[in-house]
Amino acid sequence: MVKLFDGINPRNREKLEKIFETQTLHVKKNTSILKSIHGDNLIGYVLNGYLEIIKNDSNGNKTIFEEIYDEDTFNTSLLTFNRGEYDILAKEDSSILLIDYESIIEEKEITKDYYLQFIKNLLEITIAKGKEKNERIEILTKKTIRNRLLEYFSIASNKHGSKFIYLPFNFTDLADYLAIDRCAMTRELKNLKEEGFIEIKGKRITLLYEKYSSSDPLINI
Amino acid sequence: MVKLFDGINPRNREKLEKIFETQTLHVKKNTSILKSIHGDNLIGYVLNGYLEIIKNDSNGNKTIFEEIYDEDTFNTSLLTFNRGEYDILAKEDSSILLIDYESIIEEKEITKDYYLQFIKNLLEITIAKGKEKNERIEILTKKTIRNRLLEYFSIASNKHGSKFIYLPFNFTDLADYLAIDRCAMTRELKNLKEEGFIEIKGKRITLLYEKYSSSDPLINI
DNA sequence: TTTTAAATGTTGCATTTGCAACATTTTGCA
DNA sequence: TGCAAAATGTTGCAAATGCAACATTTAAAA
Repeated sequence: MVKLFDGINPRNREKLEKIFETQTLHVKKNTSILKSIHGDNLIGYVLNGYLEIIKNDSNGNKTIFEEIYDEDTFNTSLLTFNRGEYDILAKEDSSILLIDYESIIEEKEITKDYYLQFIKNLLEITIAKGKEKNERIEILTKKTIRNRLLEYFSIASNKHGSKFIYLPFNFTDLADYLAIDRCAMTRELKNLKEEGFIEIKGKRITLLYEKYSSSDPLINI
Repeated sequence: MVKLFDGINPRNREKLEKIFETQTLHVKKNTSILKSIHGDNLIGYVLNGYLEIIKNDSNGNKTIFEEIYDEDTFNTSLLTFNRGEYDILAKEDSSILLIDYESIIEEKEITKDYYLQFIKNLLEITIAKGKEKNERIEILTKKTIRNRLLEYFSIASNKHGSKFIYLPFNFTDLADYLAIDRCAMTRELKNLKEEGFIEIKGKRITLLYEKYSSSDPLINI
């Protein structure tokens, strides 16, 4: 995926960081960065570390909204912070560059190509995030646990063109991502195993069926 | 919401349309525009009319992915077209300007301010769409019909700062949007009415409770 | 290493929900 | 205006699923 400063040399990157309103945060593992954030419309760029944007609703359900690794970008305006249910947690010691979004957009002076490049990068990243969101919506509109799992497998499998899927998180978090009860998910995974649809070894899932929906031939690697 | 050509005068808009690879489509009500689209990475701009991006999955469930009105913008790359489940339907006679996305991004020559403005507009629009997707994800991660409805009401109510909600679509489509069975939804709406939570008159829903989640005081208008 | 916490596995059960199969009402169109 | 189609309302029932309450395994931290 495109990175925020792709195609911009260090000197120009420095210039941009001076033009924009920025702030650099250093946070310890397992702490929230919310209290250090001022303003609700910030672009965050993870210099190093690993963040999770999670949501705890009033029913006690946790959902992982985004996972943000090294050099990845997030946008706090996408969250409805005022609802008080979101949190951004550092899962490792992390450094984060925060840029005020308005100061990016309202800049009129410079028509330098590196500024244009920056805006284009931000656009590319935002589109890519939109695709991920669409994928999750595709999954969540499925009504049964089985169909959510199969849709998830299908998308993951198509991405890498392989019948092997390596889960990017543990099963507890997978259940959160699919918005289903973890125990019920385990039950259904067992069914899928027993019916010969899948094989599970740790975080590697092997798809044993040829295709899931009508249109998706699985490539056999 | 920002429009694609906001802040760009007609002369410069024309210049842009010449620089980019564009195509103008005219489609009749209730026809698909997919067959007229060539390329899978297009920015669509509705000159006039009204479109719906829908998805029919293999289980026969329909989902409305996006509603695109006059002067609104959509991005075909956000859809996984190869899965053959998506369609873009004109719900009215419509005219659509299609712009090849690559031809937008790869343009290097012009550093004109109207080009920058265009990219910024596209960024703003993409971010706004991302917010809408997040809202839907928030709703779809709720596990019960009741909680999905209440979350939907809460978001709609907060948007306008009012306890009155005017549904932007009919109840059948609302059920699709919430990814629940229409009959079950009707049943639950009846329950909510009988328990005194809401009042329904046509497409206007009145919230009779003060707040839904812990953090959201409803403004009383 | 030991201890503590987190993740995973399992199962019974009450509840919710999707589904089917209708009746009724509203809307759009010829 | 009248007719067909779409939208809405209703209900019984089987199936799916969330939940609680555990045991067991694995991972992290002290």
